[in-house]
Amino acid sequence: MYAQASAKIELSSYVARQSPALVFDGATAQPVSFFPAGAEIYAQGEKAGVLYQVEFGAVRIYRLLADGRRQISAFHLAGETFGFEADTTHHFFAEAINATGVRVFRTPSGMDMSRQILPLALRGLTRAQEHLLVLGRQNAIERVAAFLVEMSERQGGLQQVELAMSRNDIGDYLGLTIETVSRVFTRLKEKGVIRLLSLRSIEILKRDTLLAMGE
Amino acid sequence: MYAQASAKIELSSYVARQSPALVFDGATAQPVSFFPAGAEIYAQGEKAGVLYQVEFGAVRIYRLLADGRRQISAFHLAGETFGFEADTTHHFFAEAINATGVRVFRTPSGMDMSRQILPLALRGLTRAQEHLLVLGRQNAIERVAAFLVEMSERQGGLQQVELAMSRNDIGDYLGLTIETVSRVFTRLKEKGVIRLLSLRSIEILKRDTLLAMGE
DNA sequence: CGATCAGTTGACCCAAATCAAGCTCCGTGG
DNA sequence: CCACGGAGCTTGATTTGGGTCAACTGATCG
Repeated sequence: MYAQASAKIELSSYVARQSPALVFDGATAQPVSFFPAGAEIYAQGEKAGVLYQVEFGAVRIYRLLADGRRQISAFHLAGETFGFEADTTHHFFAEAINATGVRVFRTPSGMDMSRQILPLALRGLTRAQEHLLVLGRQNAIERVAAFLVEMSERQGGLQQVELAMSRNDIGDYLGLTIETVSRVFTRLKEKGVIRLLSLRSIEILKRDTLLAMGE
Repeated sequence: MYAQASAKIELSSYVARQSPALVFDGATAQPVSFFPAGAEIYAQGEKAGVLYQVEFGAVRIYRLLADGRRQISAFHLAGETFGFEADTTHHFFAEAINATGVRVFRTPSGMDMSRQILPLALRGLTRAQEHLLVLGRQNAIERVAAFLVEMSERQGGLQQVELAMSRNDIGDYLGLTIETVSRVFTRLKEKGVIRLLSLRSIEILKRDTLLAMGE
């Protein structure tokens, strides 16, 4: 696990949205660690314990099958906390998507952090369960629509949405191939539902249509 | 929400496995409520608050799309606790699959149950995230294999597995149609991986094969 | 014993995967 | 400043796994 600052870190678009004052009572905060794009933050099977809070950038949480198929179970954006587990082992991988700053919290052994962690765990649980509906019962357009709505809402409901992740990541989050994701984006553009300002920057033109698609 | 004892309750196969001594400290336990097959325990949008512990029977947690598509996000068997939410509202439906007994725990307002609930929430989160991999990246055989392994392990790893739920429920849990579930069961029978003792009772003949399939 | 509901099986179809080119956007170095 | 190279993305042709539709079978229960 390495945490080196990459030569050049693009901050402009990754500034922590609401510099989150959430500092865990009793937990000792380490200085921010930097991870360059693609760097592993922790791996499945590693010992768990510390908590991570995204300062800027974005993180993907995922699992792999033996043959390399990947499922991203969650993205964590600026302000969000991750790294807690049911036992002392990590069950997933965590990687920086872009140049990412992460604040590490060590919880003194014997200290009970339940009160602080429970709401995070519950929100994660609800999100995961809602995502199950998307993966289990929605088609490609519905999945992408749900994804764009989710990203928009997590960025304050603005019509301009910044995607920190590649089409590949989106595919592995939505259970689709990169080609299908690309085709759906094209379809949504043709329908005038969205507009691409750049590859990773999307403007939502017809929010209602998108919402209706994501059901 | 009704909780009437059905005329005749089949207990024999639904006796609580390990009569779970888990009684929440400080929470006041109500007597066991009975729900006949198909009865609603709570609905999406209802006010949340109390916790439920399955005494016998089984419960399905699910969500619906506008057109009726259903995704079951979890099954809860004897001994398991459910009903906690991120806020004061239920985001899912909970229904008794069969005649089911549920112990209700009211938590006195002002009382902090974080310590007791967190491990439950974390295990639920891990399970949900693992299920995301199944729904996002596995094919029909792999899904059914993973399901049978999961059910077996949750019943103590015995080779004989009792399925509390219908093929329809299994389909809505695995993101498959009832026909596909049925066809996969047939294929697994033909391959000699499982044997049906009855429709809802399955014997695992080749555990290793099943494990390898579920990856 | 029918009646009914759950499950199985078969024929056909379609949405998304796969396979295969291209294209676009950048970063790098001449 | 432009040529080059490569990764990321798009588009098209084809295939296929699982969905849909439909008929049948088998269990369960008045």
